[in-house]
Amino acid sequence: MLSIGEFSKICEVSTKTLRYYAEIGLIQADEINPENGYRYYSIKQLKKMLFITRMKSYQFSLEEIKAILELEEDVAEERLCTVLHRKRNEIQDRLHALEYTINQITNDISNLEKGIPIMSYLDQIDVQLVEIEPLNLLYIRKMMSKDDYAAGYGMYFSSLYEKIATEQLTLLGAPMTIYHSSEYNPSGNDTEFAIPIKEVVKGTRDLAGGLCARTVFTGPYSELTSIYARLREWIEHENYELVNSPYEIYVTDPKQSAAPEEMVTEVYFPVRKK
Amino acid sequence: MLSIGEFSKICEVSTKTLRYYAEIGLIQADEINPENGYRYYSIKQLKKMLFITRMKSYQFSLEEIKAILELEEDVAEERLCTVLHRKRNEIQDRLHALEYTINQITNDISNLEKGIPIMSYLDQIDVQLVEIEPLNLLYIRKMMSKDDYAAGYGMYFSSLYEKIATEQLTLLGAPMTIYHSSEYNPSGNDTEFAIPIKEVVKGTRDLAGGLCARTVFTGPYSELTSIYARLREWIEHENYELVNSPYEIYVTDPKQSAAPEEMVTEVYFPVRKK
DNA sequence: TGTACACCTTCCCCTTAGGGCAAGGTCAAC
DNA sequence: GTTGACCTTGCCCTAAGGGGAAGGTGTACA
Repeated sequence: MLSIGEFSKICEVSTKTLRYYAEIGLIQADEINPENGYRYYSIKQLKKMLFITRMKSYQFSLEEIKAILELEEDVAEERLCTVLHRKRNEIQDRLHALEYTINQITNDISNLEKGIPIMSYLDQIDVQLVEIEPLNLLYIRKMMSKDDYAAGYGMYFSSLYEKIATEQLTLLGAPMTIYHSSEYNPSGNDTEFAIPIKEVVKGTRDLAGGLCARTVFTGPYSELTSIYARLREWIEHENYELVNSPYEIYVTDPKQSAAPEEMVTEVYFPVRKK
Repeated sequence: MLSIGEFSKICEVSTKTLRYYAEIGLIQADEINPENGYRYYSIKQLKKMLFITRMKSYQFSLEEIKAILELEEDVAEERLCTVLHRKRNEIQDRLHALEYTINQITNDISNLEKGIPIMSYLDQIDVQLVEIEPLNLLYIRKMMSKDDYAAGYGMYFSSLYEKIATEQLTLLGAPMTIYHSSEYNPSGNDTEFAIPIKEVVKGTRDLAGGLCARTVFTGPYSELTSIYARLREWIEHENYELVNSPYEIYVTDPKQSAAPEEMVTEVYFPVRKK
């Protein structure tokens, strides 16, 4: 039997951590002296402890690890395989996100070295007032959380295109997204995916035309936040007010996935003079 | 002037976050109604807020962002450039670490699919009892925290090799590390970097020979923890006890950086029968 | 003018994975 | 017997807010 200190040396884990793991029921000392509360670990627990640290290095939370450890023998291996696959995909996604961040930083650095202040692009965003014709839209409306967007865009537009194809409808324009949630809410936003078509059928609706403040933006979707901010700023400053939900038109087909820096998106805010 | 709700929509940041940022002094409302405490933001604060979210997406902590924002105008751009460079390197490191993790997971998955249990490699680690000759070591002894290791190994061995070269000493073996801290301590461990040479000069010492439990391991350094655990387990089980600090010999030159899976390391635990 | 409802305020507790420290009990070696 | 290393529990702290309560306020509509 090993004292907590000895066991902690062997595992290269602090005694604090061992006590914490006992507290949350991840791994218990093999034996506890009932008189003084001293914990004693057996060398057989080493393998379990090493497994825990390995899973931790794979970015599993302690709760997830606990769930894995509590599985019945016969399903454990299969389940482990599943969660490892899933975790690998998760890490892969994080990796791509980090790569993208690095590109953005590099871009900012090169701007700074050219003497261009980092946020100056905001002043360069051009806003126009345009008169829009009414449209007939085939649509799907959903609550979307921030995390759903990447997957959602593909899915919902696909199903709209499928309907257009199977029902032989006439496409009239690029796909668009309409944001109905007036307040930003990280847990979910009322979002409409739509494609303008000619025929009035079940699942279509009118989009009113009229005056809009518009910006045409070339760049990755992740920078659209600034465009929205700039448009709202412009509206405020020019003394207009929003009269309907803003929307985006994806001029560059997101399916044909050009480089993100070349994506063209139009952002519309239906407005009227105050 | 915009209410906190309006401003939060424009920035796509929750009101909770805005209040928190005010609390930590990152960005204050432009005006506060003294009667009811209502916050009012001006549209001019938008740029600052967008800058904050951009820095946050670059993984700066709010404290770091605050420090950047508090800089004097004339040094701000230069300083920003510096911290962006540093942050880019940090992210780069994290990226490499994640890539490595993905490789490890992939490896575990392929083992599992072959029906090899994930921790079974532990049982395969072979321990031998060997008799070691005393050595004469040129050494540097330092407290090393976990994070220092990567950088430290290169630095200290380099300076040892430099000394051997400039003083024309005779190399007798591969570089080694001796771990004097008996307890694992995440904040720092008493570590000795050493190279066996022939001459007894200033900066050398004896390493006692004698009985050792030894394991020869082929694979990345990150898996050495298991080797240490296995050795301690073996010692316990075979009824030996540790009589001196354990050490590692890097048989494959870490400088020649072979693939991590091919690195050969010998781990020694000086022991005697209990 | 009343009222309903959206919006605002502060306050308190909760999250992860432990670290730091204090007060007090225990073990083993000398 | 003493000393110093080791063990115990208990409390507070972290970063960046989220959730919700209790209570005050603003405004649109009947």
